[in-house]
Amino acid sequence: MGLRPRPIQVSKAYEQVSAQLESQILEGRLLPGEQLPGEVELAALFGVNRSTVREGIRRLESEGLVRRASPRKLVVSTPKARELASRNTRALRMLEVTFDQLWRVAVEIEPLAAELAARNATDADVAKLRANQARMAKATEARDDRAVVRLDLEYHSIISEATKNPALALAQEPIGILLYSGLEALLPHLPQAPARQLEAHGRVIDAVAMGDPDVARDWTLRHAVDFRRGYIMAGLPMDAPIAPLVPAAGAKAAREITTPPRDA
Amino acid sequence: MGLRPRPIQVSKAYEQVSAQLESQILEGRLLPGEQLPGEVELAALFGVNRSTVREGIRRLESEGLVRRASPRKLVVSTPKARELASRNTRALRMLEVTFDQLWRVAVEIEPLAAELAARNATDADVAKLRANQARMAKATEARDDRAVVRLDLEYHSIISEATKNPALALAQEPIGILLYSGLEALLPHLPQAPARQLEAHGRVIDAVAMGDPDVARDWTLRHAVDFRRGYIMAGLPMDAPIAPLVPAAGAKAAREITTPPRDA
DNA sequence: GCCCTGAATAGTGTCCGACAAACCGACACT
DNA sequence: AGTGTCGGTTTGTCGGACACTATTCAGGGC
Repeated sequence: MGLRPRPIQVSKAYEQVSAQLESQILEGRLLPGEQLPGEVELAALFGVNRSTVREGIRRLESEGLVRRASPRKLVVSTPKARELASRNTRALRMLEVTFDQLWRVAVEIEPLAAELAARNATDADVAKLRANQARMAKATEARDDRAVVRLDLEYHSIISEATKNPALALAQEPIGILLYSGLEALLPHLPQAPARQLEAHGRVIDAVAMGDPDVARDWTLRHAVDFRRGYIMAGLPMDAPIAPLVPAAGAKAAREITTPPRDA
Repeated sequence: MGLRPRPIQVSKAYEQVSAQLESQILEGRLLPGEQLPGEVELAALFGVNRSTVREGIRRLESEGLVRRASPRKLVVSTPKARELASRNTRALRMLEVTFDQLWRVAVEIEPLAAELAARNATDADVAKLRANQARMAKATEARDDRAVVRLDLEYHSIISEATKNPALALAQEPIGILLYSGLEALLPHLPQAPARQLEAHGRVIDAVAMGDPDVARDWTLRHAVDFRRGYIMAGLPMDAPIAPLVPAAGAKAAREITTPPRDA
């Protein structure tokens, strides 16, 4: 029959608290930086118990809409890029995204990021890139794979920031992080990869420093294509989740919560 | 002196609760769908009070790592794309992203989305697109601007879903939502816009239906360029925040919390 | 007069105990 | 089988309590 029942939803008090505060923020009645009343006062204002207010606050905190400026100052805040990126990264991991899926997006968006970085980077950004490059050179020489991966992620993050484009950063960071984490699996198979990477980064950095969007874009594209080729050559699977939820087989089947509590 | 004190962080109990549960989930010891113990049991396991557990759970809920399958069943869950998108959209709004910033990303990523949709769309996706197109035609004829905007957003969302690429969807949706919300400001100035949009959508949909990635990409690119041109012609500002936090001037200066509480 | 220090204050983090409402499963009834 | 009833269980919310610490402020030292 044509009956299409919308699931009825009881709204808990703590949801209403966070929803109301959220809408006040979104409507600009509470501006970033502004301090909120204490928990007791909020509880009084909303006419609910302090515990309830606290539960509501937890949600807003976790969404980055409010944060503690100091242990006793709760202020409205704009979500921080870093935290957004890490949440999105986590989500993509859980969605079991594949190398191929990530790469297809990265191959379009990373060159764009490089281009915009070349247009908008500040001297400070360039300095950060050069510093990263120097450390990368050392890590490459020392064959320190862990460091190479870490510095590569940092490199992408600096580029991202240098674009001065939050929309791009938001789109790119999670993808970059996840994709180039796959580098770790790659390096043992391709000893020459870090050297190639070092050169590509160097070219992009120079282009960014000189404000040449085309070169920055071009070398980033090459780098991305090269990365994919390496991945294939190493015989790694393109269609398997990059970071499987169930860490292959053999892992200890301890599935319950084993946690020793606080004072461990 | 070279002393660089990292800010020491006291970890509150509720943070530890959510952090531990989160890591259990990320490590795959708790799999999506799996049910968590009740609050009292969790409290006992962690050795903390139930209130504390509840605060921890609120954070996980808000991050989409757990959800209530029914009012009494708390299950592990993978973050839902829709919720991620809306959170990211909100973040971009608060970061006061401009039309130009959004557009530069959209002009690269939307064509990619169309291409991937053409490669991967199912019959069901195509059917949804056609249904959307039909309603869009009606709304255009009726000059119902609100409906046009709503259906345009829906169109982009369907395309996004049709790519079968969560990484792309995550990157694209917030940008699309915010950018094409700007359509609302545009329409009054450009009466012919919906008709042009209708054609572009139609071409893309046909290409998706026929599995022609190049045509899909091409028409989406045109559509994006056209959109920007319209925005310029309408004299709208490219470098102003798309959705300002402070809604221009003149808005009521009621900045405190006015909220009548629960039983309003 | 200004800065430092210590007491007073206020606010958060955590716990305890309690209770109504609802949900869920089991059981009885038709 | 389907429906009604019932009771145990769990959540949502409340009130109160207490330790700890940021913050404030007043008073004393320079």
